Amino acid sequence: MPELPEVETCKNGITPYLIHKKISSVQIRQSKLRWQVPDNLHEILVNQQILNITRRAKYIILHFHHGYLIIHLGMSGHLKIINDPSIALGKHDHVIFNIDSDISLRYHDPRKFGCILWVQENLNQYKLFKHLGPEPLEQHFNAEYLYKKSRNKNIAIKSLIMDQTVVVGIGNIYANEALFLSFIHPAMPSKLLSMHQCQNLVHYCKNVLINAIKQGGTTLSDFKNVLGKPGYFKQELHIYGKKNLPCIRCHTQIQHIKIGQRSSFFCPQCQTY
DNA sequence: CTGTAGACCTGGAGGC
DNA sequence: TGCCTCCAGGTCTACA
Repeated sequence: MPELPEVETCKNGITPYLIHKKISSVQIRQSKLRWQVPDNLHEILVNQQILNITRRAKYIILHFHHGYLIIHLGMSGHLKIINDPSIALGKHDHVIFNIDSDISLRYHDPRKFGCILWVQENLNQYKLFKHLGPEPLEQHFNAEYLYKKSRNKNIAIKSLIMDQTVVVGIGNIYANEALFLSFIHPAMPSKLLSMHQCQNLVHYCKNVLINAIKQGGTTLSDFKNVLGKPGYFKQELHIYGKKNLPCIRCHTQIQHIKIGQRSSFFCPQCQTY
């Protein structure tokens, strides 16, 4: 489920139930995620208060006075707030954070590509964070920046905007969508982008993410959705997954190719270079 | 440094 | 039903 909008929505969904609360216990049922979950997590977190909950790139960060709990959802992870302890644990509910007698947070991740890590150093210096690019919705991600970053780069523009050292949070679906809306071919060598195309692309990257966050936010305002599976937010997709369907703009058949081993969809009429 | 392929892991969909 | 193959929202690591 997780590109930036889903992670943001997830963070916003869990925050009201966790903020300022103390962890009463931690149960690790499966510690082999992308990296080993620290086996002393219970000792680290028991009786500790969650001071804040933030997001950086696709990481959710729980702030404690003595460090940070870093959660990444990988490809298939999600977080559930459970308000009824009698709800049976699922096969892939790997780590359980109990808040008090009736509220707990469950980390669920069938493919185990995510991670749960404990970090005590300055987050900006942390190995996984220090090379991250700017947040896409912040001012620092703008046309001039993208233009500069794309000079002398032969890699496909789609791969460039998915490169988390260039800009964070843009995953495969939204990269496809933003390029379609910008009339840019996903395989176009980055260095060929004009300033005008950079302006369009930055605009639509932000646009697509903002709209998705809005829709996710709507979904999550319903308590049931925080409890149940967040599912995939019904973003109106124009191009992703639409192989062989007509382009909504010109009715040309949408093509499907692999770029950097990732599924890429484009309209051969509208998106050129 | 740049760019690419492989690796991690499970489940669902579709073909036979 | 069952088995096989392919595919999936991410990103680190190894290698040319």
